[in-house]
Amino acid sequence: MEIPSKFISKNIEEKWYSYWMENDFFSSLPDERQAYTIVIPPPNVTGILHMGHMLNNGLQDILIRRARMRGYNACWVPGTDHASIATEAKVVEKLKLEGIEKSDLTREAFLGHAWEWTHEYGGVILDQLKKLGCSCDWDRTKFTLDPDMSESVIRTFVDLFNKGLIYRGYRMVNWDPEAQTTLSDEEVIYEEKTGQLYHIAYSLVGSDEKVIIATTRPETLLGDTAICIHPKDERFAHLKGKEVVVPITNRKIPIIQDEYVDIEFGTGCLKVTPAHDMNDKALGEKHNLEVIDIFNADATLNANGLHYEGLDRFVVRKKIVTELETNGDLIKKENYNHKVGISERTKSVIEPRISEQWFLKMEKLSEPAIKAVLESGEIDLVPEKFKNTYRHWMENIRDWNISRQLWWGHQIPAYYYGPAKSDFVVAESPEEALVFAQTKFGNSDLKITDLRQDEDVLDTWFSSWLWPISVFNGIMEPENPEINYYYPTQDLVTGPDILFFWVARMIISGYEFRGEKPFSKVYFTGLVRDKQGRKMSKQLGNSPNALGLIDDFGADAVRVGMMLSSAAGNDLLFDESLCQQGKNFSNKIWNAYRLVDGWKVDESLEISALNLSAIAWYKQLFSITLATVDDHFSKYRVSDALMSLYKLIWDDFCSWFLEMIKPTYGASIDRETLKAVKILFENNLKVLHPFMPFITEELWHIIADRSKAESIMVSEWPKTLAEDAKIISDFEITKQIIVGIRNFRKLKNLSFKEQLVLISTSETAIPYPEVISKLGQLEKIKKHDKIEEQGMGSFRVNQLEFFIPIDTAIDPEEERKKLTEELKYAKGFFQSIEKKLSNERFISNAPEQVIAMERKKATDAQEKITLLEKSLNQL
RNA sequence: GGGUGUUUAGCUCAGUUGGUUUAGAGCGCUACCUUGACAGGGUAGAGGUCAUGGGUUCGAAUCCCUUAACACCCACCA
Repeated sequence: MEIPSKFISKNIEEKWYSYWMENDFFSSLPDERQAYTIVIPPPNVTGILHMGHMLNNGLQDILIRRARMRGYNACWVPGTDHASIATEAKVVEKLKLEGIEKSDLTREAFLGHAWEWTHEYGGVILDQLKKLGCSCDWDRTKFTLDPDMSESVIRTFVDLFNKGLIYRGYRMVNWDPEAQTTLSDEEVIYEEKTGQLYHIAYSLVGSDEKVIIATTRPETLLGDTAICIHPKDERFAHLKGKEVVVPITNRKIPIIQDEYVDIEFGTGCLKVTPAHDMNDKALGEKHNLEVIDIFNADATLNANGLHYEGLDRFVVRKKIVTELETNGDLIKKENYNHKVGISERTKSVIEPRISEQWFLKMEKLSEPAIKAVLESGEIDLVPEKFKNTYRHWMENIRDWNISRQLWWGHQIPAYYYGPAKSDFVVAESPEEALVFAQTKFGNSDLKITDLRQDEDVLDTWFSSWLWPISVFNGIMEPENPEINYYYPTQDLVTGPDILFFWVARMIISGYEFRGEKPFSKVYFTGLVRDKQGRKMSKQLGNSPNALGLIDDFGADAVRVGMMLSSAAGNDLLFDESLCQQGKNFSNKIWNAYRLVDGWKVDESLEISALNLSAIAWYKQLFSITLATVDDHFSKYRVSDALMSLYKLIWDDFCSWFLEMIKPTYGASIDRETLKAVKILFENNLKVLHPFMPFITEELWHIIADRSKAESIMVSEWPKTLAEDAKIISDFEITKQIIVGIRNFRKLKNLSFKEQLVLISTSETAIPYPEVISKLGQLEKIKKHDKIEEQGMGSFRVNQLEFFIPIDTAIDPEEERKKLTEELKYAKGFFQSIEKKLSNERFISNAPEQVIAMERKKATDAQEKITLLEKSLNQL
């Protein structure tokens, strides 16, 4: 068969992927083997594949394929996330293009559009993962809005509510007065603006004294309910417990103390407006202050705005400043730069506004999750540095706001009866709610239509925090065989940006609902950045088209490219040249096979000593590398693992091993060598398979006639051998002979191959210990008497004499310079060790091994010095 | 502003609890070699007072403190 000289991956990717699917290699069911399970971080259902996904899922595929080959029952559960905010925004945008406003639609009609959109684009990303070669168990594909997944979410909500952990509370939201909607933090842009800082006087009750505060938003004084000072601020110590009068309103408000106040800033006195400032609200809760909301939904003032009622906030600001000036309460104005939140969409200034939300109490729930990561070590975070971040967040955890004012998602299972927000029941279904409501409200005539379900949906993370449990239906049927077999899962691979949103909460839910951790290790990948270190983003347009890369370089090459420079937790500066390197590697492997494939066997040939030693050497080296790779994997140093294999195959296998046993042109190879080479080649393919699934599968089937069931992905993982250091060191000497000859004499007339032939013509042959480390460096190659006139020289190794050309013999002056340099260096080194060894404190404090090592270094150095001196004298 | 990190060769990064490292890899670069697997090849080489200044130690890239630059998370401020 003719094999093309370039490896083209396109042709084989689809072929092998469908072959794997047909043969069900990805599927997993519980059996007697040990399970190795990963649940995918579910991508947004309408998302498309980007670099982050490739890095993330590429890693997971490497882990899962490796586990599969090593005999585990490997199960990788795929799926997608409904992503409330993102998806709803996309659907709203799409409808807008069609001239439809969300506000014109009923909830049902809108959800109809959303599902339509989901069915059209949902799962596109999963198909893209297949292009990358991901070996997920596709039969298990889940979507967070699937009926069974939703059931789990609702049951969880009801359960937590019944445990008294869910409550209704107030929260500041970003309110866009123009669109009249709440905005997520992501939709708010902060702009630096020059505003004015107004100093306003409040009169102290029962005194002529004035208390001066500074504010950028004087209109909010209408909603003031306290003045706050720092407890240690001596300037204001006498104000403690007194009251002030708010200008214009003439309301009396208390003076409270809190360390939150920055003594240095402004006047050191802070006015507290709990209804219109995030921090003030927190203060208000702490000190039980009244909340006075002064705005309407469109940011005009309401009845609390007194004579300003109905006017816009910015108009009021001006008028109020004038009024204060008139009254003499405005002490001074100064320019002040600060950041103002602007709505991304309408560009209007956002207004912090209080709204009623659902909350989950987190403090108790998070206790086992803190222990698992920080104390017992049940769960490892890789790299460890994220433990600090985790601790910081967990120990200051706030209650989780789980409601969202959206339609796309799991609707909150609270059912109201009557107008009062406090009259509700929580139930898993409307039917159940009816029964509860009939009891609670003592009215057996209630009908389902009398109940109104809460309009809000649950935070997306409130479904994904159950993911490792719910994909195995562990909430609804806690004792089913699947959950018992697959849970807890092993590794989780995700980005550090969702450590809190997702990872921490999964750990919490794992302990709460299963009494057990959800996974043993969390591997955090870095962010993918471009060459200039910028975050990949749509706005910058610097994100390469992921699928385009696969088309250009091949899936294997892209996987290798991504892995080559992605140490755990560190950001990855992505450059297409990395993919080119991956492609080159594919091609190198391909051409190595072409070489082996072209060899003809001569049955009469016996295996040579050189080949025997080369084979023994590569077996050893492979085994050692395999152990190194295992070690790297155990520490999740995936890029190091790949680099070890890259070097093993490129440098050791191709550049040394194959060159060494390669027959000269036209000659043939013995059968035994060829057989050994093929086995070694196959072992290379196996260990590479997790990284490069397609090319390895292709060659696996070309190298030998194999049936459909004999995929490399289910082949037996190579074993390590007992270590034999001598084989390696002997061979290193052989290599040194070759390198020595080449460096020492520039062998113009001998090719690499011919040099090898030269050496291998000897029967006893390689390796030749002792001699050699010195050969390359120190011993001169002597001109041979008899053939000097032919320009040849020779050197002896053991009993053998090698002849080589000497036409480019080394210039003695050059050599003298070089040796002198080396001698100087060696002497310096020797002195430094001597100094160390004569240091008493070193001798008494350093471990024995270290001292022994240093002694050995000293004797080695001494020996070297002697040799160098001798050589110099001989010159 | 608070927190957490980062700073090592031209570039991207290792350096595993201070001691076989007078600092390593890959890519790039330079020189030479290669025209029967691969020019996307081979061999060799050059390149770093380990950000800064101090300290601890027999010994520091590694531990402590100072300063500077950058990154991320949190709060975004009267």
